[in-house]
Amino acid sequence: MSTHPNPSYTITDLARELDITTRTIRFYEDKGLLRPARDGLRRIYSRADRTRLKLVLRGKRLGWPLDEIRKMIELYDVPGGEARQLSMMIERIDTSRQTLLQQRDDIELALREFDEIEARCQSQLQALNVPDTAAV
Amino acid sequence: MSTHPNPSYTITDLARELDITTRTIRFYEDKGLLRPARDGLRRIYSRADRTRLKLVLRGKRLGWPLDEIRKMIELYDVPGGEARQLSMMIERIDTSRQTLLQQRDDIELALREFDEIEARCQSQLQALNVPDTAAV
DNA sequence: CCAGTTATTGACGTTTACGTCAACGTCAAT
DNA sequence: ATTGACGTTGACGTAAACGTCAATAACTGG
Repeated sequence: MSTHPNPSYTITDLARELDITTRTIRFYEDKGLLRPARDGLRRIYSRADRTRLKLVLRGKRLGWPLDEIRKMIELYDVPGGEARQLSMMIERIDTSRQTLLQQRDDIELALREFDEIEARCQSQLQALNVPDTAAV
Repeated sequence: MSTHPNPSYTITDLARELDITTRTIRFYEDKGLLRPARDGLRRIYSRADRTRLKLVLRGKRLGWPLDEIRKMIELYDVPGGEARQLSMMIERIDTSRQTLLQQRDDIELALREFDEIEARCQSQLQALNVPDTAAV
C-alpha cells in the first residue's frame, strides 16, 4: 500500500476527478454498472468502484452502448465456478475481442488516410509559399 | 476502369449492400452527410457517394456522433484554396487524429486485459479437468 | 440551534439516431 | 387501365443517455 490501504470516495469526488456529473454516476448505477456501498443513504465508492467507473468511461470513449459496457465489465469478475460458466466467459471475451479488433482496423485505416490528406495539404501550402520558383 | 467507368446506385442498392435501411440513408442526407444527384425526385448515388456512405459507417463503428462524422468526412475534400483554409484543415486533422489515437490506446489496453482474463479462465478450466493430479 | 453545503430520490425535459406509418408519385408490365 | 414495385416527403414515435429541476434528508461550522 503506497498511500492508503482502502481509500473511499464520495460521489462528488469521483465526479470531479473523472469530469462527469453526479447525475451520470447515479444513472450508471441505475443501469447496473456500479454498486457502491452505502452509509445510510449516502453512496460510498471503493477503489474497485472507481476502477469500474473508469472502465465504463473507457467503454464510452470507444462508443459502446451502456448495455454492452455492462456485459464487458462483467467479464472482469471471473466466476471461479463451473466449466460451463468458464466456457461461456471465454466465448463472450472472444465476441468483445472481435469488436475491438474491427475498431482497431477502422482506426488504422482512418489514421493512414489522415496522414495522406495532411501530406497533400502540406504540399499545397508549399506550393503557395514558393509560387514562382520556376520563374527565376 | 476495371468493370464500369462510373457506376450509379439506387438507394435500395446501397441499403442492401451496406445492410442499413433506406430511412437511415435519407436521414444521413438530412444531416448533410450525403448529397446524391437526382433524377426528378429519385436519388442517384455515384461511386463517390457510396464511398462517403462507407466512411459514415466506419465512423459509426468507432462510436462517433453523426455531427463529428460530418466534420471528419469534410476533411476528405481538400480545399485547394488559400493558406488559411489549408492550415485550418491541418488543425482539424490533428484534432481528429488525437481522438483516434486515444481510442487506439483504449483498445490496446482492453485487448491486453481480455487476454489476461481469458488466460485465467483457461487455467481455471485446466484445474477442473485435472482435479486430482497431485493425488496420483 | 440554524444556515449552508452536500446528498438522495423522483419526475420531467432534451438530444441523437433512427423506426414506423401515411399519403402520394412514377414507371414497367400485364 | 390497373397493379405492383420502388421511391418520395412529412409527421409522429421511440430508445438511449443523460440534463434539469424540486422536494427532502443529513451532516457541518459558527
